[in-house]
Amino acid sequence: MGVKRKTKSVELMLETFGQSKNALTVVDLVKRFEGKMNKTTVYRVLERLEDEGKLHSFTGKDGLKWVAKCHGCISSNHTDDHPHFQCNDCGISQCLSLDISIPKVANHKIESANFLFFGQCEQCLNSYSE
Amino acid sequence: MGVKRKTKSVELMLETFGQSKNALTVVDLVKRFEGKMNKTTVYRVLERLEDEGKLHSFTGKDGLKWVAKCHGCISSNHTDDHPHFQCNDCGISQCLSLDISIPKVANHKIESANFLFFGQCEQCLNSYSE
DNA sequence: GTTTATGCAAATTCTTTGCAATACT
DNA sequence: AGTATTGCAAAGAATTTGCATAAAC
Repeated sequence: MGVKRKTKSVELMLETFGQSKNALTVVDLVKRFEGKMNKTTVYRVLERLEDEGKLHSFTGKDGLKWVAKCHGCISSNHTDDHPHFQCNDCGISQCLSLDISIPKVANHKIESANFLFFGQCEQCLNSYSE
Repeated sequence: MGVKRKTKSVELMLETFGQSKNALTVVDLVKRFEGKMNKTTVYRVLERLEDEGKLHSFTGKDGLKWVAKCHGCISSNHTDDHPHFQCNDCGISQCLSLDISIPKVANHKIESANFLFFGQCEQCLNSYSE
């Protein structure tokens, strides 16, 4: 492969995430771009942007692939170690800026981790008191 | 639904896990039972045994469904909160008997969690020194 | 003009469903 | 005998692949 090119698909994908910490499923992105970008292209653009360290992904409990913009991520390899949160009510996922120490486990060498939290997001919590 | 029955499929499935803490993918179980139990039955037996609290499952980073025997699990709903480990070398997954405290996150209500650790298991670590 | 990126269709993989046949009690 | 359980085939959902066409440089 040679030099990466600036394309409409790539720019559109990045614009979609903006400065948000919220994650989106690949499936949702495919729907969102219907007519503008082919399904296959969505997958390929995401792969590229992950390689470039601009987006990162994680697997939800549902087995779906979620993607979010990299803000504090040092590298695309670092993404496992910052926790993600998924709202049980509205389903949105987001990155948590939270440091979790990796524990020592006897007879195991732990190199990386994947933390996923479930509960209610700010918006859903607030909606109860209305 | 009425009373659960004791069947060969159910017993075979439980025997397969024995007293091991290791987890198996559903895909692997389907292969393992080829000729003895239909793919559909594997899925249904697993669902039943999870409902009964005898097995529990979690989603791996690969998006695959992993299943393990419940030892310390209080209930099938409790399973999210005990961590799992996956070996980067041999690929085996297992349950970790480890308590991880759930952190407080501002403006979020966290109800449950999913912890997945990656690294090298005992067996693979030992094989290096041979 | 050359090479990277995209679109489309088809293939793959994991999982679920419907329904008739089987087996447990 | 009655109903839970199973097998089989087919449908579904998410993702990948191959190849011809289009777009960036």
